[in-house]
Amino acid sequence: MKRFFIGDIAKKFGLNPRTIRYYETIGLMPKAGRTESGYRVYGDETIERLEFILKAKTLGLKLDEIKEILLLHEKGEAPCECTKDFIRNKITEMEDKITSLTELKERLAKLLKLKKYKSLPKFICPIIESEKTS
Amino acid sequence: MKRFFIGDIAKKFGLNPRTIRYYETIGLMPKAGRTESGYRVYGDETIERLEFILKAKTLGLKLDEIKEILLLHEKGEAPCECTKDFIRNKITEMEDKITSLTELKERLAKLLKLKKYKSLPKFICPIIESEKTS
DNA sequence: CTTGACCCTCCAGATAGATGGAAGGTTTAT
DNA sequence: ATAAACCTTCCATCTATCTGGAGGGTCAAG
Repeated sequence: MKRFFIGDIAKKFGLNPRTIRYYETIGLMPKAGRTESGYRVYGDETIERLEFILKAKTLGLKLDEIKEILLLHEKGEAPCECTKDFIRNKITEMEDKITSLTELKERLAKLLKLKKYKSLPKFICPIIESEKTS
Repeated sequence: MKRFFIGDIAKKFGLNPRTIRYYETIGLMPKAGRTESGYRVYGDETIERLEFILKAKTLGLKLDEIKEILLLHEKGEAPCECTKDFIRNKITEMEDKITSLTELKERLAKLLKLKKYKSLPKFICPIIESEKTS
């Protein structure tokens, strides 16, 4: 199994190496293994974990939430019971966001389909304004 | 038209009055009118604006982006041409998020439908891990 | 065996988005 | 007319999520 230095990983994910170190200091990433000279080395499991983190982040989870999930997972407990409420909340949040995003997206898409240079006064705001505040 | 003090507005939207003042200082909210004694007073148009801001925020827009849209709107220009790229980007972002959120939500919902107390080892992480990183 | 591109730690600063305390004036309800 | 509950400004602090510099060690290619 190939082992990578922090710069390789950073490049792979388009991150600043400092960000990965930061994730380690806040306990989001585990303490990386080291070479004799002290360089951090990463293997596939760590890369997967980072992948997971980044995905979760794009879905709007905070680093703390991601950490919590990963922690439960690590402890070998079935996370189901411990995180059911968390999951339920997240589902609700996601449903709300999906609804709003879908509506807004469709309206924006419609807006873009209109012929250019026609005057479209006061159009953006009414669009978003018509969404529910949640 | 009834006029409100900052606390009324804050209560109405579940905000800290300081947040509303903060929005004023960063130019997101216009300078509020004042009573003789210096109290900020708000009318319906400001309330609508705040509603807009909060909706846009829940849709993941940053305060700067919201400000930009509102600024264009204010200048009386049809925002269409000036913000088309912005809109297109936002649409793409929204589509990506909708996809990820929908997938994740459905899997989470499925998970919750399973009978309780059955062991569901290592379930959360594979779920999110299976999403695309975007 | 030197040069450039890495890596390390420590500490500080950056950015967005608020929130808090202090000192003091205003409104309102009793 | 007084107490509770507002409001004001100024300045500082907070959280989350990084990012940067200094000072110094390591690695790999020519």
